[in-house]
Order: sequence, then C-alpha cells, then structure tokens
Amino acid sequence: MNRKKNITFDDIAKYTNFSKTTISRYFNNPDSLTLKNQEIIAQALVDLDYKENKVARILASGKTEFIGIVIPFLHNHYHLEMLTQILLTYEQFGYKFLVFIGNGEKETERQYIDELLAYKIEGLLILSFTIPSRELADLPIPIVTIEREDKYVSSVNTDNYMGGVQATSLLAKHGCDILIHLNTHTSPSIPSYGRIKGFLDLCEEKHLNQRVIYKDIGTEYETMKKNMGEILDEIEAEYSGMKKGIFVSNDTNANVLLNLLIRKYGRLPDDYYIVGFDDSPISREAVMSISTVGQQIDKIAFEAVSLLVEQMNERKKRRPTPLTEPVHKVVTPVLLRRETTEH
Amino acid sequence: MNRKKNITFDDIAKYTNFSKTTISRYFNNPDSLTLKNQEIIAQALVDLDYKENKVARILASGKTEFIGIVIPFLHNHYHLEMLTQILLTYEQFGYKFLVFIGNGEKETERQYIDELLAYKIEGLLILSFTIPSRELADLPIPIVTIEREDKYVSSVNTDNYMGGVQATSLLAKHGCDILIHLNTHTSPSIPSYGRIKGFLDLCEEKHLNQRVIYKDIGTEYETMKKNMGEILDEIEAEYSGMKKGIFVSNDTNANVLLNLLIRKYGRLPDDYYIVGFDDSPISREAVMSISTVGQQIDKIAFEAVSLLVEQMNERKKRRPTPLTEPVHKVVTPVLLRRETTEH
DNA sequence: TTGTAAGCGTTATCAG
DNA sequence: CTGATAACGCTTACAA
Repeated sequence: MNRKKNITFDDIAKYTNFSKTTISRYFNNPDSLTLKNQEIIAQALVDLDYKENKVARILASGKTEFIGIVIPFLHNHYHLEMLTQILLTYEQFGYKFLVFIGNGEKETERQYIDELLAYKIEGLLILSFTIPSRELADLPIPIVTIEREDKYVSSVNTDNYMGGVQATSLLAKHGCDILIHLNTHTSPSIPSYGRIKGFLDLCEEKHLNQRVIYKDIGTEYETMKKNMGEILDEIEAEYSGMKKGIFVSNDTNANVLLNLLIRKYGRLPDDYYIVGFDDSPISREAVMSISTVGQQIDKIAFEAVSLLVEQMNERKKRRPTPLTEPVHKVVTPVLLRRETTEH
Repeated sequence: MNRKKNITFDDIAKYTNFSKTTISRYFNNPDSLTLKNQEIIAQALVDLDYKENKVARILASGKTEFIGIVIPFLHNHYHLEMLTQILLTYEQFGYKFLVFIGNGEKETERQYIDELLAYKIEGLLILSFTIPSRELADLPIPIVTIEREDKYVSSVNTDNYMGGVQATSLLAKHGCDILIHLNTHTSPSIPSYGRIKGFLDLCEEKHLNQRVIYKDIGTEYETMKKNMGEILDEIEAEYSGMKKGIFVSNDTNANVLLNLLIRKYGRLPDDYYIVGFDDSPISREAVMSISTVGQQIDKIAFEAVSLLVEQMNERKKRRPTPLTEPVHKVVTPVLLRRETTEH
C-alpha cells in the first residue's frame, strides 16, 4: 500500500464537486445517479487514474469475498488438480482464495485456520484430514470439506461406493475367476472406504470369488515397487492358472503393478485384468493405458464452492436460516475402459 | 465478518482500563509494557475471546502481507508443484498468497492483476506467459517471474543451458553415434531455449554428430503418441544400426517415446539412450525409470519469494533504493541417471 | 511505560 | 437523486 498519494473517493469528490457518498454510489448503485453525473465521475476516474482499494471496502462493508482453503501437503495429482479446479471457480462466483498447505499437524493447521479467520474469510474449504469434523463444525463460518471425514460438516465427495461397484463389475464382466482388491486399511468414516465396500458388496451379490489385500504400499517409488512385488508374487503363487481381476485403490499403485508385469512378461499376460481409480495422468501415460474410475474433479470443485457460497449467502440475509444438518453431496464417477481390461 | 459484536481493542481497553494504544502495543511491541500489564491483557484476551482482525490492521498500517500469483492453466506437474512450493514458503516468510489461474488471454489476466492490486498485494509472482515483461515492469509493485520471458523484470529460472549441456554430455559419454534433440520451436527470449542452445553448443564443442527435430507433439496423449510415432519411424529409418542418444525436451514426451519402443520391442533396445527433462513423476513411474534433468522446484520457489520479499522490504525503508536493473537468478539443475541411459 | 487523537479509504445511516 | 456524518478496527505520531 503506497503511503504516498493514492487517489481516494475524497479526491474524486473534490475534483467533481460531489460528495464521497455519491462516488461510492457510482460504484455500488450507479443507477441512482443521473446518466450525466455518471459520466462526469467516470471521466474523473480516468483523469485521476483512480485505483480501487478493496481493503477499505472490506473494513467498511464486512464483505471480503475471500474463501480459505486448507489442503494437505501431498504431491498427488488429485489434490493439485482439485486446487486448480477450485481456483478456477473464481470465474463463476468471484470469490478469491487464500490457500494454506497443511502439514498434518493439528496445532499448525489450527493456526492456519485462525489466520484465515483473521483475514475475515467468509467460508472455508477443507481438504486436509488432520482436524476432525467435530472441531471444524464449531468454527463461526460455513465449512465444506472434500473427500475426507465429514460427519459434522457439509461435504462434497465422489461416490466412492459406486466407483467400487463399477470397477468390480467391469472385472466381473470379463469373467475373472478371482477378484482381488488392493487397498490400505481404511476407516469407514472416510469416503474412500466406499471403494472397499462397493467391491465387497458386489462380489457378495454376484457370488464372486474375492479377496481383499490390505497393505500400505508406501509413497517412494522404489518402496512401492518392492511391496507390490511381494503382493504380486503371492498372487502368482496363489492364483496361478486363474483369470485374475485386480482392482487397485489408485492409479499410481495400479501402474506399479502393471510395470512389474510388463517387465516380467514383456507384455500384460492374458489372465490379468487391472482397474485403477482416479483417472490420474499416469493411467493414460502408462505403457498400456490403465482402466480406471474417473473422479470428476471439476464437478466436485464446483459443487463444493457452490455449496459453500449458498451457505455464505444465507448468512447475509436479514433472517438467516442456517443449515440444521450438514449436507453431503456426492458426485458420480465415470468408468473408463482402457487397455488393461480390454486386451 | 460478523456484523454483530466482534470484540475489538476498544472492548479490551475498557475491560482492562488501558487505552486502545496499549492494547495495540501488546500485539506489536509487547516489551514496551510491564510484564504484569502484559499478563492482564493476555487474560482479558482470553476472557473476552478476542479474535484479531487483520483487515483493520492492513487498512491502518498499509501492510497486507499478501503476495499475488498468476499461474497459467496447465495441468503439468511442473507448475502445480511450483505453486505448492511457493505456498509452502509461508512458513519462512509469513506472506499469504492470493492465487489466480490465467487463461492465456491478456485482457483477463490484466483484470486479475488489477484485482490483486486492489487487494493491496505487496508483490507479484508471475508464472503465466501471457503478458510481456515490458508491461509487467510498469506495475507499481515488485515483480518476480518464474520460467518465462523476463527481459524487463526480475526472475528466477532453472539454468536451462546447463541442463541441456548435462543431458547431452550424458548421452555423449555413452558414445552415441548420433545425438538427437526433440523439441518445439522456442523463442530465444524464453528460458527453456537454453536447453536447445546447451545441446547445440556441446555438440559443436565435442564435434558430435547431431540433429534437432522441431515438432509440436501436442498435449492429448493419443496425439502425442501418433506424432512421436512418426518421429520414431523417421529415426529408425535414418539412423538404423547406429547408437542413438535422444534428449527429449520434457519427461512426458520422453515417456511417450519410451512406451513406443517398449511396445515395439518388449524392452528398450540397446542402441537407444534417452534423457528427459524436469524430473516429473512420470520419469520415475515409467516402465523403465527415465534419466532426466531435475529442476529444483523447491529452490526456485524459495529464491523467487525471497527475491520478491527483498524488494518489498526495500520499499518499506525511509529511503528506498529500488533496483535499477532487473535481477535474474538461476538455479542449477541436477542430472539424474536412470535406467534409460544406464541399461 | 502509557495515553490522546488523528488517520487509513471505504460503506451505512439518516436527512433533505 | 444527493450529502453530512458516523462507523469499520486498527496503527501511529505526538504527548505526557
């Protein structure tokens, strides 16, 4: 903020012989001025090279048009793409975003939220998993979470259950003898648990031979390769000769499995069918394109901001009717058949 | 901003029988109060559940602690990772970021910058390529650009030239008979032009047989595959029997080439050596890990914010000595030898 | 070490 | 349709 000489409403008022109030009206309710006076002021704006100061406006009006975001520090495609899509909603809603990257520590993330609150954000989007929704619900502004535990707050998530069903059905259709799901142990309170449940329910319904392998594969590529290698060895030993349908919890891991197979056999053996989850870039860029369940990240981002803005607007009414119950929206995923199942 | 009743310095002042000023001092210069009085105020803060209001502070002090970012709308790993690393510098510098995603249109991006200016950002980080640096230089706040045309403004970039030299040397060391560089036509005013120049200069210096193939591969995976396929056909025809060292302008494209070869031969033929650029995730996740030139994104982000903050601080001095010439910092890339050259 | 009072640049309220 | 004047909540000389 240049301490020197910023042109203010006062300057414009003097220059045009109107009052500050009239200048303010020119911006907020121009129709209340005569056309002629509007023109006079418009000209003065140009003559004086006026630049607006939103900080002053916020202080006076109480409307920041800021939304806070707390996103976990993950290098995965999903969160980064989600952030991008959220930022892009500026075009539709006009809200500006103040972004903090969480580090997984409760105390730090609480501090971030306090800082956001100090900037008078009007709503908060939480993607980070650190702070339980019970605590978030007590914040004095509307909250919407994305793809995390959301019992006490509103949220937008992928329909993970349907995604699990879709992936499993695809493998079932190919007549696999054994359906295997690879995942980590996941709490039922987390949306992605639906992937496991979808898998299990469909297998039960269709009386399919199934197995869930719970194992944390790790995040370093070399570690992932090693852990996945062990899983693969076990699968090869256990289900040799059978047609194997493997639903992997995400594309990154599915790709590790695929690479292992390709390097072992030079190509994907006929008795392997693989489906991933996320439609992340790797699913397209892999040696063979990986069938996957695509999350509609743009839709989720839009719905989340939309839901948030609705609640923010509700608060601005004279007689606000705040939500009594958290709203949980769900976005349908899209099954993408690619080479790892259509070979 | 809750219109109702926010606790303000006035309330605290009344509660403690101090003046507003003293309360302000408690926050900005606590040592100027007696320990006892500090405690009294601290207690009052708790009793009244005071929440700070940075908007008011900004208006009064002129310091927003905001940095604006305009980043292009690209789904590539590089920009998203850079954004993440920039946001993470909050820990060190305390500046908050207001992020806009450019759409490549000058008029829109100018509007974004105006909006940022209206929020009284203290500095601006530009990653988008749309607006020429000539125009950026006229903005009334410090600017730093990252990896784009930067003639008239300060910038931080990867040392692309050295990267080109490193990649080329690696291929040369393996005794390749022909060195091929795949790239698009690039203006010398853009940092990444250095990759081409580095390649050419080294080849000339070492009297190496070289060839640059300029071709826009596209962004859709299928298109890329098709275009790269044509290039590969030509290479196979032209340089059959020769040991080929191929330096591809980025990892995404290098991976396309690698996949094509693997699918054709079941493995990477012995007479192919491939180096990419960026150290993007795909270079590790590919069927064979891809040798590449790693950009130190965290360092670049840090240097950029650091350079910006320096200039911002300079302005706050009583007698500021603004930069007379733009500063161009350069971050050394790191050569990563992986399977595509060490087979 | 503490207080007084004048801003910072808008918007809101109440008149006219 | 237009204008005074008081907020908004904090910082910053200048005093004491």
